[in-house]
Amino acid sequence: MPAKDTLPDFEEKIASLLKKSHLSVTESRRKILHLFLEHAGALSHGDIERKAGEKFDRVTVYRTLQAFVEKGIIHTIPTADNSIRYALCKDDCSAGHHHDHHVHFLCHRCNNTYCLDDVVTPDIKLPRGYVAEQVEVLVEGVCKNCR
Amino acid sequence: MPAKDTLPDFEEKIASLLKKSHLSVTESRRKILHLFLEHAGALSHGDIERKAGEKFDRVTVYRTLQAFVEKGIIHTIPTADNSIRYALCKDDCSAGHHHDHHVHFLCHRCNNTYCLDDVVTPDIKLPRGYVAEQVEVLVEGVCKNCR
DNA sequence: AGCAAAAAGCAACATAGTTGCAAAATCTTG
DNA sequence: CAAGATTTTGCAACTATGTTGCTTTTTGCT
Repeated sequence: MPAKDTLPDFEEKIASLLKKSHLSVTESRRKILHLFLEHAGALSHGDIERKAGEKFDRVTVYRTLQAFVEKGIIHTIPTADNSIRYALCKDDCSAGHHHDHHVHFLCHRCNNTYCLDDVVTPDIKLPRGYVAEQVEVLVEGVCKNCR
Repeated sequence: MPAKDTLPDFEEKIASLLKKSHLSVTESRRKILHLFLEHAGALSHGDIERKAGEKFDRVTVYRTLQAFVEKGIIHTIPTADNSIRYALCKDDCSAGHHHDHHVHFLCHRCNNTYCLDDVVTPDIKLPRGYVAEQVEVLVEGVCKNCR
């Protein structure tokens, strides 16, 4: 085992995730996936650039995130402050088809965004004529850890 | 009556809205409010800059929108594509306290965002420990006019 | 090890948003 | 309605955020 590695499983998980998605295993992809795995909450592009940016070009971070979204490894979470956040998808997300029918929670104290995987988005009764294809729910408040 | 004016009521409504909010009545504010009144859907900063931008400085548009949000004249709608949209508030929004407990609808065809004022956001049952303060619901699909 | 394909890095550019300050418009009050 | 105080605007300069094309490096494969 070469160097510091919080959990040895991470590296294996990362490699298999990338291979399953037909992406070659590169240092930046491993590093960025590692950040997602160890962070729990969602990350914005800026977060990632700050945490890993010393080592990678800005453009690489953009392209990596883009590739991950396309392959269904991460999904985007819209926020009110105009900064998209990204979070790991559950296993049942595949390329192009995201199944993130869960609610997102933004904590006003710690400013973290969490996927509440067990809380499914409710059905919304729309006025006549409107057809819903997808429902995004963002709940804001105070999270479990901040009370 | 000086010039073209789709609906004469607009100018009155605009003036009273601004006065009620303790904002002085200036040309850019009147113009931008006019855009909101005649458009029905929500507008992004870019939309406004394009529609009114010939006449006003970019900075003025930023500051005007910011003032309107602070005073409770308009509210922001988060979108998935990292471009905040703005829409007029109902009358019961006051400075600082937005009461936009309604659902927003983004149409994939015409790319317009509408406030569904009659569709209230549902209660979300959260896991133990989480406290909700606000719920944002964004429904994506096809709108009434695009079918 | 060697080759083709993919990804990273670099530079240059495009767009979006912010700040400080001087000039202009608006509001206020006599 | 004029004059001064106050807001607001426009300008310039700057920072941050994203994008594109191209060359070099890394990866995957045999």
